[in-house]
Amino acid sequence: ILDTAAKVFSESGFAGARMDEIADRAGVNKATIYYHIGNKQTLYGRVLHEHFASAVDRFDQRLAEAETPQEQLSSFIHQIADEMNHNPQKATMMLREAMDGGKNVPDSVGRDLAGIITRLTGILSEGEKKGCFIPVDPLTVHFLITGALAFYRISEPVRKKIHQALAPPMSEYADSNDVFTGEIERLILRSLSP
Amino acid sequence: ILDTAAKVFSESGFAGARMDEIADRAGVNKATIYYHIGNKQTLYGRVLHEHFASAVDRFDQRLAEAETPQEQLSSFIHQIADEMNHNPQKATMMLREAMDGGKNVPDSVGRDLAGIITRLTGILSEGEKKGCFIPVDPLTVHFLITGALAFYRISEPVRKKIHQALAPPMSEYADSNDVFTGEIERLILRSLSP
Amino acid sequence: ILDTAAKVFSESGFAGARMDEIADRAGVNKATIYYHIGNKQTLYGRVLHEHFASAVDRFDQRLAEAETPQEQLSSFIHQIADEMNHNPQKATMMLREAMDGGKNVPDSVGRDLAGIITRLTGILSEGEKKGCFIPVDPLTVHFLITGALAFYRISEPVRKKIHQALAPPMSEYADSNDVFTGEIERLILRSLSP
Amino acid sequence: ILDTAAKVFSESGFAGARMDEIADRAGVNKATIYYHIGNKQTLYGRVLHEHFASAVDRFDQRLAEAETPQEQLSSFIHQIADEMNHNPQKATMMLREAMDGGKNVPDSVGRDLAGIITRLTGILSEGEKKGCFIPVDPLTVHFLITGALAFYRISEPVRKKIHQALAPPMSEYADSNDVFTGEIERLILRSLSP
DNA sequence: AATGAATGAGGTTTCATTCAT
DNA sequence: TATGAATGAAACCTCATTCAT
Repeated sequence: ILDTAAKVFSESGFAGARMDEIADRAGVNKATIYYHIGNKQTLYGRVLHEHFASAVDRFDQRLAEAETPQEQLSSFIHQIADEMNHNPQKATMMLREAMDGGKNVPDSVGRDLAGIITRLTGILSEGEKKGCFIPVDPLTVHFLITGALAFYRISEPVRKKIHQALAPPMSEYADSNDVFTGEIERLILRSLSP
Repeated sequence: ILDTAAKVFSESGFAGARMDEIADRAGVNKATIYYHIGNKQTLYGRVLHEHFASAVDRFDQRLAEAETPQEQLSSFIHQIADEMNHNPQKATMMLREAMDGGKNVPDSVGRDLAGIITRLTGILSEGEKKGCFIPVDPLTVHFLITGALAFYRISEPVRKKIHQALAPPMSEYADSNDVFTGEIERLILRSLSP
Repeated sequence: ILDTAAKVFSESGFAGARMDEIADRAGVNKATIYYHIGNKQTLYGRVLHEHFASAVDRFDQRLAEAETPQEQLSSFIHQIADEMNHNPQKATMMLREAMDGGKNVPDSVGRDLAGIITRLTGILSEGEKKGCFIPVDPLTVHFLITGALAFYRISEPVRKKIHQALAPPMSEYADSNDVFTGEIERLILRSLSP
Repeated sequence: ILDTAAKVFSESGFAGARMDEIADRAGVNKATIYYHIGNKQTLYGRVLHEHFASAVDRFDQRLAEAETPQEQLSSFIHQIADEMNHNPQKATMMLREAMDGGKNVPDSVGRDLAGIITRLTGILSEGEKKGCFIPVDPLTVHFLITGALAFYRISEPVRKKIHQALAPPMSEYADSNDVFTGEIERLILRSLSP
């Protein structure tokens, strides 16, 4: 029931989304949403929370399976990628929120994000200690990874337009999320190796 | 006169921007905008065009000054970063457009983008031929660079929030666009070196 | 609820009518009209339909009471006149629609009109067969009757102006819809009698 | 230069006509119209005057050629028909004005109309004196003639729609202004003959 | 005399929200 | 709990008119 709202918000942004459309596509009366949720702003907050809260839990589970810092970083990258591929709206909403300066981000979501970055910091500092990685700013790395993945994810339609405008030999390159994630992983690891 | 529109659009997105505000902040009567431009959609298209058309010109000039593929790639990265730092709205509008699937992107802007990617392709293939770079998909590299830079640019307010939520030692890392650009440059070059 | 719209439209025409006025005079909020109807164009269509659909029903009832073709034709004329006298907006709307080329006439209304003309055709052809009427084009007769009645109906204010501009002896003629309808009936019947 | 205004006004009515369209179609700048004419209301008055003033002059010329009251009445009918066929906007504007209650009709135009009716009154009273016509109210006859002709003229598009909705045998009747005028003439003369 | 540009008032339409049931 | 209907505020857009040149 919040799923529809998530879809509409990610498609049209906060201002562009219409309560009418959310109600229609959800098969519910508009007044019902107001009865249960409150108002548009609150609905948006709920949707954001729903999306980010669960992600952190899944994180630690998979991170525990990796051993070396390299494996852990790989796991980190793939998890973020999976999260976005599994639920494409996530990328959109993240970027939108970032653009709006996080105006609508509830504190809980802020804490979740901080938690994720703390994990990454742990991985990088341990890798540095073990001599696997060169010293870097974790925030930089995080935004490099997240930004690239999210942007790649949402830019699919535009990329297709570009491909069509390019000469033929260009278009034979593989173009899928998996391949891109692999590339990012490879490039990040190479860039961090001493 | 289009500058104001660019600001408002990048601040609030297409749906969120109000013609009244654009008119007020531009010190013009609303009807004047309609007299000269036509409607909101067209105004948006104009703003986009204005921003992207001029960028390509500046590109080739600076690219000619670089000699080795590594230098050229560095120049490429710094130019994109400069473009975004010089005019912060550019990052926002790029991301917004990407999210909307390029619905409002005029063909001209599409051609501009294709032109930029063609440049990058040239740099990478020459670098590969000379043995400076490993083989990569140019589109991947382009979205890696652009996505990371744009996302970093727009996420400044959110990053501040995160920094405040992190433990003290974290926050001593430098946090400026220049440093980030340098990092991106370093990482990208390292990742591509054989 | 559509009555108010009918009044305003017939007073001011489609372009001249303001949704604000319709809402105010109907004692409803403007948005309520949009909620129920959709937009101005649709509202206009609805009003037209409402007016013409009911007329055809009343037609056949009274037509059945007449026996000779002359009586039937009289009945026909008086019914059209009654329709217009009973609801003065009908004349206005008919003429307006005719002037606009029937752009906004829904198909249903077109069928209603065709039905009425079919009735007239039946009357005339039977009268011709029985030797009561000379042969004529039914459409011609229809537009003669309808045009004269409608035009007379709507031209009341102008006629008053003219009367005042005429010499006294002129103005003693009776000037009422009933008298005019009787005249039209007399003239039409005389003109068709062999 | 006023011709364009006449066309636009007759197409869209007073409220529906836009000064922009008049200026564009006339190939003149909008401000030029205001410089020469004044405002929309005045422009409308000018157009009406232009149309009706000249008509009266032509009237008396042709009326002098007819001798018997029947011939004179025929001439009268044909002149009104010619006027409308020659300049189709005339019918539209007449009807529109009638509908608006002559709000915008300048006094001069009112006098012209009165003049025309005086002529008709003369014809009818002389015919009555000579035993050619039965006694009738001239205003009634005038509105019968004018209304029928004008309505027939403007209803052409609607008639076509009706024809298509009717059964085939219906559609073989002649449908032209000349034929209709002839019919009106015949019917009116028959209706007035003792 | 003529015009591109500007504008205030007002038009239609949309939309988040509330109300009555 | 759920909903059709209602609404005020504001959004986009238009248009007769004026201004500066």
